[in-house]
Amino acid sequence: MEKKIKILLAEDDKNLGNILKNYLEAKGYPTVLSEDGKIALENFKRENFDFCVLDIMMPVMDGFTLATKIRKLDQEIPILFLSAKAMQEDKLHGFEVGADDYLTKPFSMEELLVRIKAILRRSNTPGSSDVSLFKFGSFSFDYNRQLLSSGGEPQKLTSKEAELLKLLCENMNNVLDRTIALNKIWFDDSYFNARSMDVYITKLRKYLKDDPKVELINVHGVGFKLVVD
Amino acid sequence: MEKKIKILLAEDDKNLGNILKNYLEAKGYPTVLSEDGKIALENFKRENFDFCVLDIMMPVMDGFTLATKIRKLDQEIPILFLSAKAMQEDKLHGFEVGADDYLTKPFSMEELLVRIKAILRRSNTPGSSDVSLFKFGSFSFDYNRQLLSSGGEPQKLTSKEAELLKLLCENMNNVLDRTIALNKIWFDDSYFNARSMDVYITKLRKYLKDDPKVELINVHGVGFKLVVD
DNA sequence: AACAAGTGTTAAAGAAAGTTAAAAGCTGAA
DNA sequence: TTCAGCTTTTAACTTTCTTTAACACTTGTT
Repeated sequence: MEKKIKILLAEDDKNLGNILKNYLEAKGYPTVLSEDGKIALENFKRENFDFCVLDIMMPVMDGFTLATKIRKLDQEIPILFLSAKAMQEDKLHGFEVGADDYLTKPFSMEELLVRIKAILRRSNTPGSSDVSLFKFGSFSFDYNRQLLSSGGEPQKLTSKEAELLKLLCENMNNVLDRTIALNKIWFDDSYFNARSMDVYITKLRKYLKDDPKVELINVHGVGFKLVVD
Repeated sequence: MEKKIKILLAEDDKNLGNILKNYLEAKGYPTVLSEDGKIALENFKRENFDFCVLDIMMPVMDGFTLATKIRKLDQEIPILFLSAKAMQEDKLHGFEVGADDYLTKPFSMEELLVRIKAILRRSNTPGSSDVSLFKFGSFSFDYNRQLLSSGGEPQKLTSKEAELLKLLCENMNNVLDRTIALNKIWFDDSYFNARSMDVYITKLRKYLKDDPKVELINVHGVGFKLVVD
């Protein structure tokens, strides 16, 4: 059972864009074509993608800027740059902003496809793929069922509580960035959502207070960290 | 605390091979150079590598064959091909045998490095939580939990206090450069941040004053040193 | 000694986070 | 539709953390 991979394609050349879109869809990857960086970013925020193919030179917002903004919202999603320029500095810059690959035009569609596949193979493999049962300290957290148990009667969690706890678990012993959590769960990091998140942190702390080995600590100005020893 | 990445480099051109080996080692990646595919395979079996950089045209055993054999022994290890041929079929073949990337000569060493890093970033991801417990004098400092204990009731530290104390501990009995600390913790060594840091030094001194064997001394114009005897 | 630059220390102001409760929003059953 | 019961957001107040400011003291230099 494989998950359907959805591709965000940002390419201002309509002709090339449509050829690529058709090719990728024929190969089984639903693709959304965006004609400039700004539209691409809006699409990215609205829908759930699994892969980004970004042209660099685009009107309104260039590919580098776009990639930087996407990386802020999602550190994991693979990014592949397409570029007319083979220039060294551009390539290096591309990797600097978090790219997984950089392909120079002209390229063959087959090559684009195998490179996408090579990256996907690596990003899917680790056990990180939708693990829904987390164990830490004396707790066992079932994300799918939204249940948190620690010996006694399992605690039923609300959706938001479960989402937040899942993100914290995925970043166990590491800081979960505030804005990242807000964008993933609330889709927007505004002041009020941030306050809402704080309320949920308090709720989670109440659930977790039974085990002193587990602690949900704040990193001022950055985010929260679920610590277990 | 990062794991050391060891690279297997297969390249029959001694000149290029040594240049690459030296470059990669200068960048912190111990590299074993093998002059043909057969030797490379033997090296792979004998030692533990984390990354393969393979030339394609080599005597005795070509890079594709080598990669196939390596893949049989290890499905996870990243493989990057180097090739003089930009031929399409070769590239596709490379990815078919399980490559993560395919670089055509001539290439810049910087590009090789960033491509290696991009692949490693994706394969490493699982919980890189650095568990750090420092002990000095009568103190025990748990960075993750932001706790400093010395027998009695543990002192809860704030994020900035913990960051700074961690840097000082990592440079125990050595000078921690002011600007280094500022850049790592405040991301900018301006006058005001420097004053802020001084305030934190005072705070840390208060926490540390219980044990006379521990001292946080200033090195005028340079930085601070956490001294323990 | 005189001066400038660097550091020590304390207090305050400002920003971020903790907490609780009420308001608003949502969902399913009557 | 309306209502009850739940989730989520908003609001208000409290506490904590970080930065800024002020002033005193040190160090090194001329």
